[in-house]
Amino acid sequence: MHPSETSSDGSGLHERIYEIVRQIPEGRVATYGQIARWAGRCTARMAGYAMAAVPFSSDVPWQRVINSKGEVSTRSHGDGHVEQRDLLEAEGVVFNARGRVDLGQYGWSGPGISEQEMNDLLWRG
DNA sequence: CTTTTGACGCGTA
DNA sequence: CTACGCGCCAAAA
Repeated sequence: MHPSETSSDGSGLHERIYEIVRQIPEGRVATYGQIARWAGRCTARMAGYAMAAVPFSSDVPWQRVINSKGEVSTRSHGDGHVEQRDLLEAEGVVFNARGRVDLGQYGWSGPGISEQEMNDLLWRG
């Protein structure tokens, strides 16, 4: 464990959020607001801040978290958002001409629901 | 202890 | 569609 990432070993809000993000299936995305809601006592902004604090070598699929508009959020410093989109496309997530994702199609329904049921929901509308 | 720093969301005009 | 403001609060320095 790197000294820079020794904090938050289980009792922090960030860790809670990471636990949720870890459950997002490959090829799917979730919004900051959804993450916050599922994490409990957390706001969308908190989720965003938590994502900003994700260590480089982490098993948290941070790329699957986007904003409510279905677009990859541009951050203040760095060009990670470019990599984020690239990683998502590599997972099969399709962006439209405006660089947005159809949340109705790729949006994750949240923890506790199986892929099978998710698929069923998509088919039945 | 205090201060700084943010990957957001939503209502309103 | 764009622009603007405000609410919200943890974690690191």
